[in-house]
Amino acid sequence: MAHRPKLSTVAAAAGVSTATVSQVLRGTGRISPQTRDKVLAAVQEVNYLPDGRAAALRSGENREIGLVLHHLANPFNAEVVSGVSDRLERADHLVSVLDSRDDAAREGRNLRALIASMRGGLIWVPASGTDAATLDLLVAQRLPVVTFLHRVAERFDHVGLRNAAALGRAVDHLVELGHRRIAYLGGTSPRAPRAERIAGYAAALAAHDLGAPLVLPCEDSKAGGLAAMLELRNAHPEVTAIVCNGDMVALGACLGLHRRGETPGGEVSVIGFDDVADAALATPALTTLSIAPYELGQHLAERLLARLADPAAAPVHQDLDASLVLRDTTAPPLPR
Amino acid sequence: MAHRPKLSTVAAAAGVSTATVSQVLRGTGRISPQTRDKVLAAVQEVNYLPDGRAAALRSGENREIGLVLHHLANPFNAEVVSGVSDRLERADHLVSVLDSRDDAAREGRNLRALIASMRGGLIWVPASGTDAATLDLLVAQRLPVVTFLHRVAERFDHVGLRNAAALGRAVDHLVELGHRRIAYLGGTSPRAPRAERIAGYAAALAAHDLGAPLVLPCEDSKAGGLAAMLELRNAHPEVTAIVCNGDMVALGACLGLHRRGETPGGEVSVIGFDDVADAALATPALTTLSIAPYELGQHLAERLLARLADPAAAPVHQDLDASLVLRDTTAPPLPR
DNA sequence: CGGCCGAGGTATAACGTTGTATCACGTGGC
DNA sequence: GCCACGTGATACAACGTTATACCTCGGCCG
Repeated sequence: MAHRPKLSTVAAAAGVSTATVSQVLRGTGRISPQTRDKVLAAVQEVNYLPDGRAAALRSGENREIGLVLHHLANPFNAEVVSGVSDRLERADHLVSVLDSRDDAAREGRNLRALIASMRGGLIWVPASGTDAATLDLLVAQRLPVVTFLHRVAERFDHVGLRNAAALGRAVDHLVELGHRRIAYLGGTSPRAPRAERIAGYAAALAAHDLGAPLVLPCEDSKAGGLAAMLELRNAHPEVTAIVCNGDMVALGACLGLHRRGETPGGEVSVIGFDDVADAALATPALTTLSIAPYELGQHLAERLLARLADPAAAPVHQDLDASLVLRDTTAPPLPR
Repeated sequence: MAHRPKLSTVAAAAGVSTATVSQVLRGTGRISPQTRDKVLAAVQEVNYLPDGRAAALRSGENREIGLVLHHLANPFNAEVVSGVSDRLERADHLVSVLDSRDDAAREGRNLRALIASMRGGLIWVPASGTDAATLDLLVAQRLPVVTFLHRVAERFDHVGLRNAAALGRAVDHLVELGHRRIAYLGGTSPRAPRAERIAGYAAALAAHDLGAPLVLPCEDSKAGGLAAMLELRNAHPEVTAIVCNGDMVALGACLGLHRRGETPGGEVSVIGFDDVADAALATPALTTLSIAPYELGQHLAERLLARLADPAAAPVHQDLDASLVLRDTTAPPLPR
């Protein structure tokens, strides 16, 4: 055999028509037990597996879900992916993951390719510079879409976070501990979530009458957090507490303190955002705004399933709370 | 418009036949500049995007590549994914990632779904218990496959590591520093790479006449490494150095030492495997067996592209070296 | 002026599957 | 002995593309 086995290969092997084979495989129609066995044996024999494209083309069904996010290397995202996959695989869908690396051009290519292969739906963490043409395309193709974190269009389902409120909680906690100079660390993207977090941070500062906000942008990674912390200690030694754009930045900031011979929760208190698995494991364990990534992934999956079940329903927009988890990187400022 | 725009929609809008639209889009055949412009305008107008399934079905072409690995949450894998994607996207392929979570059943489902959607090829890090039926299927479907790390069949292209030699280098280094009791930490899977590493470790011990190997299996994660290190310090306090099954385990082991008030490179020297980005960032920075994950990913992609270019060529098997990168978690044992 | 040729476009048959309509064939009732 | 009927299997048309063969028409050469 030189080629991929197809329906007709099986049909020939079993001595029946292709229609019969199809019925057996799909469990539809009326087939006698003996032909049924004959067909199944033939399927095994030639190692047949249906061509999903042809099947999908004919039947209009589609059980493939695309998951496009902006940074796979971040463990928070990896945990979200797990949640999404587990839930959707239970519903007999296949999830394939694409990483846009927060690059709008790459994201555009990915989305186009995804639509071209006609997925059944899309869970999407939009990158910073997503362009209107891509959005138009998604709308025109009538693809069920759930966006996460960054809302790009009213007509897509969306799950977001109450970023400003979360940051308020973080700042409040630091103020209660006695901190007066509190900086914000991390992020470079102009995306909405970061802006909301910074706004929440600034509003909380204002509420406590703590002066002007101090924002140090940096790459959302440990390396970025590390570098930013070193700079902060040099340029703004009066700062005794920071809130970070994500746990990776916060953990990196902690590394920066260690490298200077200082300790998180000592010279500088640190609060993260996300609650990745490493946050609880670090020494000292990281105080952070927790959003349970695995459960969140499952939640996103449920949203998409609901949309698939009723494509005509009105778009659902939802915002989740992040709760402050107190661990060991926050403490009263050192006396001086 | 109630439906997804298709070729005939565009054709109607442009006042030409579907064949002409197809030719314009594909750049084949002879078309006058004016009809060409007319068609392109119509494509924009209706937001048309071709149905890749139908196109692939008809043309037999396929530009989708599946990437199946066993643990996406490990940053090493995430970096490999980046390398693979970048290279394949440059060659105009779409890469979609599936995570088997080292579960043979899930892996089997993923692979079947992948074949069903008729990818153009597969890069695969096989899970522990991959079954023969799945292998038969892959072979019968004549899918170009490159396996990584764990070789499961002679007839697939394969890229592996010289695990035993690498472990030999690690043990040699520790012995030179003066260590006599060296343990192996991590891994639970019966997969070949781990067995080779343990064999290399045991052989090196024997070569230096250091007595029986001491292997502590644990989950390949920071949490696993942490727990294993705590156990090691209790049960085998005479051990002064460990080699780990991966950087996550090694970094977890370092956390375990910190938690006991001890330091890596002090009470216990630690060597990792992989050289993830965090290894260089940790304090102290992790000595590890490095395999440059991003470049490795690109290499895997090249292998697959070569296979796609010449499906008939004999299978290529290749093993790469891991080099020992000396950082701060290895030092002579403390005097006692 | 007829035939030839090339440029520009179209009709049509696939690709591998599924769903519907249809058909062959006993079997049982009257 | 004939018709109605249910059972089991098949023929055939679609799904949205692409590739090939074909058609038409004007211009140009012999």
